[in-house]
Amino acid sequence: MPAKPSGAPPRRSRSTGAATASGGPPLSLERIVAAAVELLDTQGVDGLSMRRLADQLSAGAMSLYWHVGNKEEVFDLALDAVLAYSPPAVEAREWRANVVHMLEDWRAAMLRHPWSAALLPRRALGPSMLGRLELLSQTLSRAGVADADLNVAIWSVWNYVMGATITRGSFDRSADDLAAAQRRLTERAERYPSIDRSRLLLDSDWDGAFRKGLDLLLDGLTPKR
Amino acid sequence: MPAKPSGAPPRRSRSTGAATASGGPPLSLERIVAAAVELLDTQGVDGLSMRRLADQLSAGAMSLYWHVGNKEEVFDLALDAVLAYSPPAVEAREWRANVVHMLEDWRAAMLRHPWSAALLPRRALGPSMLGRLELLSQTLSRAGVADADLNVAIWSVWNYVMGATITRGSFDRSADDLAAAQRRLTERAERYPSIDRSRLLLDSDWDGAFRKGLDLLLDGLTPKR
DNA sequence: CGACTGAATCGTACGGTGTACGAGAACGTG
DNA sequence: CACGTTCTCGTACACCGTACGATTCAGTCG
Repeated sequence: MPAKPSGAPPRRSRSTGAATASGGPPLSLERIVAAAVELLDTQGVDGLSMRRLADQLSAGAMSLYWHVGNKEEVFDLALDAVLAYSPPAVEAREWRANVVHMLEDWRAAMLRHPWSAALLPRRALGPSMLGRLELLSQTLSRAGVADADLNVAIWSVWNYVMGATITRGSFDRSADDLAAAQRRLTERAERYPSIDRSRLLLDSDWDGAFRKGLDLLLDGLTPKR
Repeated sequence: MPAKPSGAPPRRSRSTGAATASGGPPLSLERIVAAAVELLDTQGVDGLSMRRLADQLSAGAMSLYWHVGNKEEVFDLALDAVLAYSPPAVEAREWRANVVHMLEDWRAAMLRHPWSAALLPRRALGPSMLGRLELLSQTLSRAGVADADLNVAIWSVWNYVMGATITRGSFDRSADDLAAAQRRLTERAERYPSIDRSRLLLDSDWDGAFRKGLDLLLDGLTPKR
């Protein structure tokens, strides 16, 4: 009987460079994940089905299950691939620049792949996210945050970025949706006068607000010198 | 031909008190939403299907579609029902108490219904959320935040609460999951030494961290007196 | 060379899903 | 009674994730 690699997939036990009968390159975890990300980017979360994914790879649907345990794992892998982080070659001297760089890179990645923001809350932390957390933890610690305050600091910053990106991502839907939301809002302007007046949903400087709030948090969380 | 109320459902045009043939009470938007919330609470997001929802109401699956356009609308309605907010009868004299009350109520509601935190990022803002935003906007404005800074302030606070609750919600999965995460982490302790040492995933005081970060933001965003 | 083996592919089938369609029941009003 | 409106729901269709087992392929050994 065939043995399925559930816990740790084999990942090309040998470089069997031979093409499959149908002429395409052989299946591999990497190709599957890449195709999944592409499908998610173009079709959204609901657009990813195992059959479509297999089609995109010119493979049978069930072939995927040799490399992957189930669909959830595809999501996990795609999420992790998209959220991978490699710090810049030369680290900045100021700890703050490193933190901000990582957080803005994270935010940018999620905005580049809008499905990721909606998916992240439902999935466990993958290696990419743990790596970012580790970096954040180390940097803040080296910046002088006491151990007792470290967890609070990490989560405060983390939560802020998470919330900012998710909120932001939920607002750059299609222009139609935005226009519809705006129409609904001014229709009920008597019920929501303040947010209608401030054009909260339309004119907000998302990036500026993000930076300002982040600065505020970092100022408050790290020891003053 | 039957006219479907897509935009504005009729909501009991008349109180047709008659019971259906099967003996149960008649269907209504309210009953559907209540049943949906109950199903979501007990079975989770994937546990809600139109057929199951109809079963719970002793109705045929397709009967739901008279009251509701599609399944997404069910999600929207359930979300909005769960996130409704009515401010306390007597408002506090301090603006800050009002803001904190609303935000903590929001957070509590999402933690009471964990599916809501995972759902919110994918759905548009419903009336309940707009109401909360309006309240926040008015209160901050009355607290002295200049119009130019208002949107930044609103979103900063908003994002923070959103992120904190979503993150928190994604971590109170089953004890098994948490233990597994911890095991995976200490297995790779050499790769994540800092977050392993601080027991970041286990010992964090979520509520304390939430309050502290929120205070920091409110301090920074509102004019000092 | 043939026999064997394990890795990898994939066709079929099953139980589930959301919902389009249209037949009918229940009801208020003439 | 008939008629229109409101509401219920059975059937059907396309699609989904995936269990199962047959099949193909690459490589090794005798």
